[in-house]
Amino acid sequence: MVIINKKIESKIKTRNLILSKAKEIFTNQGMYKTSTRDISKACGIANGSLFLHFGTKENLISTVFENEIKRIANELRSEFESENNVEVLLEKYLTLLEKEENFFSVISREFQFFPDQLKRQIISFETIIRNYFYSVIEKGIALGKYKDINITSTLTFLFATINYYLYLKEIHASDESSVIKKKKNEICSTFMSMLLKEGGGKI
Amino acid sequence: MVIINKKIESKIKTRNLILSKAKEIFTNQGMYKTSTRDISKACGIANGSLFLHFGTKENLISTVFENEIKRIANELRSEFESENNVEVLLEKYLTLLEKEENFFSVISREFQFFPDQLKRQIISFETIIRNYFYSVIEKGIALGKYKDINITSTLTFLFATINYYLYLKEIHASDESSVIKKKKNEICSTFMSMLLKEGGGKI
Amino acid sequence: MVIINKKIESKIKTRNLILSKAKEIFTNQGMYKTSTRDISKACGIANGSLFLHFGTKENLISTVFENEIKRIANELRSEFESENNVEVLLEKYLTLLEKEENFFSVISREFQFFPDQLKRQIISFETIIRNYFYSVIEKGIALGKYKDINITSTLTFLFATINYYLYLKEIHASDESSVIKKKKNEICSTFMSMLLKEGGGKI
Amino acid sequence: MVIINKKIESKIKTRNLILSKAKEIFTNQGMYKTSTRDISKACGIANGSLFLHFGTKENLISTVFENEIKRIANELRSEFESENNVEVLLEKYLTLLEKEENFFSVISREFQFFPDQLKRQIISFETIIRNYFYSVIEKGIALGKYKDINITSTLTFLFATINYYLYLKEIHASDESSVIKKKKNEICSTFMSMLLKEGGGKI
DNA sequence: CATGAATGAGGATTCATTCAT
DNA sequence: TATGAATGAATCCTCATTCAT
Repeated sequence: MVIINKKIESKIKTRNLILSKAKEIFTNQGMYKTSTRDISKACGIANGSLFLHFGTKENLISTVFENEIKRIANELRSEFESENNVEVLLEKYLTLLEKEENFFSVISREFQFFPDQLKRQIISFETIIRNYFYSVIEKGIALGKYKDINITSTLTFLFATINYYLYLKEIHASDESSVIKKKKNEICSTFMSMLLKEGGGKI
Repeated sequence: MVIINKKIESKIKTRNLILSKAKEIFTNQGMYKTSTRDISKACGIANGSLFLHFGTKENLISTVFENEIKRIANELRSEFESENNVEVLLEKYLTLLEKEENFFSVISREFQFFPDQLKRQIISFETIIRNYFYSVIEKGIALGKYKDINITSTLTFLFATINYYLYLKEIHASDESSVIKKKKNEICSTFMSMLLKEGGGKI
Repeated sequence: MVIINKKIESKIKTRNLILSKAKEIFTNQGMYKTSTRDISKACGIANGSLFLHFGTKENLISTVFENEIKRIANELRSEFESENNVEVLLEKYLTLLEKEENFFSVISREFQFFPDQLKRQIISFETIIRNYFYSVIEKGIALGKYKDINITSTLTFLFATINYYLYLKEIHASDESSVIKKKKNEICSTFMSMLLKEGGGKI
Repeated sequence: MVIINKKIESKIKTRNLILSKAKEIFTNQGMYKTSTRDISKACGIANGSLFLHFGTKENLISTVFENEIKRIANELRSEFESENNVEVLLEKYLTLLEKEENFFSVISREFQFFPDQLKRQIISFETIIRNYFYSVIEKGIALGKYKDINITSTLTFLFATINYYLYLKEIHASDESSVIKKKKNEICSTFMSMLLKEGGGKI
């Protein structure tokens, strides 16, 4: 049993090493430019070991990104669930993105090349976030706090804009600083102006 | 001299043939999946000729997309210059995108892989369009027609959303139909609601 | 000592499990397409255990096939020894092949890839069978029952033909049925016509 | 035109070089153990060039073997067509096989791994040869020269035996000499004894 | 004795680019 | 100028075998 535990431990260790290095490299240069050898070298393991753990490059990609997304989804659940203020919610979301900006930037740029299941996972993740916003806004409208807008369309504008900046991170934040940090205020204020009744925002 | 002219003529002819076929193929399947051989075959010329005219694949890509963008920029100038109504302008722009949807969809998806100069060109193109919108909106605000919004931010939301749909064309218009056609009304009405004063749109 | 016996017992058990599963898989898909992992998985044991018992894949192959061949050789000894009628002997032999057709078909197809010792073993097996035929035919000739043929050459023709059909099993019995069953009569009658004096067979 | 000719010439030259070296290597060690790199190295060309000419390894194999088979089929046509004596025909056939023994030996051993089309080609080749024998034997039977045997079955015995020796060449002619040469007489005389009426052969 | 994670050489194939003709 | 044959680095993946536990 001790032996088995050591083996399992070792396997998990390597697996996690691969996942972590792969995430690091994918986050830095995207999955498209990354070869399996790049990853195995970075891990200091044989190239074949990678396939022992993940079967195909595609599967490694899926696992790396799905893991990260799940982790982040868990992280935000508790924080988002109880939030009833749209502006705070948005700020929280942007703070999260800022923290994992390179990761989300890669997702944004390489989405099209991902395996289908991963695509669905990512869309599903975004849908969950959108739903938090949806219900808070819905309540706000019911309370007469916000204009009677088409929530879905408005959220599309919001999420599209966030993606836009993530996709173009290199251009909008050519230094290595955070594009989200830079654009946070703009995104927030523009979005809020879509919600708030006139006279509410500016006097 | 006649002979030289013939040679030059022939050279230009071949060059144009390559550009036209390359545009066609890039538009259909993107530049990333297209090999130089695909293009030379479609042109009925030798693979080497392609490099005689354009040096590298990258340069061919740049030339193809720059040409197209210039062409479209010219096309829209006359039509956009005189336009003073934002809604009509937006409709005209979306109609243009619809007409060249596959082309713009490819740009949207493969932007990150483009050579830097081409990136700049594309951004510059978008800037020109934005400027048309900017001045018309500016006038509208001055006339009290529109809210006193941050024009740049509002336009970013608009262009981001358009890009969002172009990038995800396959998902949002899984059949081969136009995604812009499908989302036109939504984009227009949401954007106009950002501009128009309350009570203007709905009573 | 009881413990030691248990260990030995367990070892033999595992060894036999491997042999039995390996035979099954080799018989179905040949040894060439079978990886050691296929076998260890089928056994529910660790991949390394296989090498503990057999050292190399090649040695496993040898052992599996040698065992089978010995088993079959034993099986037929009693039945063949007492047989004095060539036709009955041939029918018995073909019935045996039919029963183990997939196994012999694999031998026929993959003979060239076998380790040398196994090759010798297989040849030796065939030689034993040939010897049964040889002595029966020899007696038949002595009794004037058969033509005074070159027995060895005649037997080569017989065994070559049987191999021919086993090798081409898929072509001559494209369904999953037995090729030997299908060709039994042809083989028998042609072979007997090589032995029997004219007028003996047909009148 | 001169240029084009040189190019075509050069291409054909390389193509033929590949075909010839590939045939040589395949003939010596079989196609299964031969990597594409073995061939390109032997040719002194880049590995990629091989795929320029033949697309896939499988296609190279097919081309090599089909070419050889066609060549041999042509070679024998004139010689076989006019032949009315079975014994001479068989001797001619065996002489041909002897000349190309390694090649036919590889076919015999690796038949099962060949692409389907090549399999059909090989079968078709053998069928052509069988047909020459068939008609000559048929005539011989009609003339009362040969016994009234089942020609097809008899020929199967013959061709099976030839294959048997080719497949087992290494065993039956362990030195590098020709197995066909060694077994020619045996094959001939046994086969003829299947055809000839009693009293015809031995007195 | 058994385990199973790790190894790493090896294989087929692609494609932008070069250069002799 | 045009050709197109040739290049060769790069890529993903397989599998018999080893060895620390």
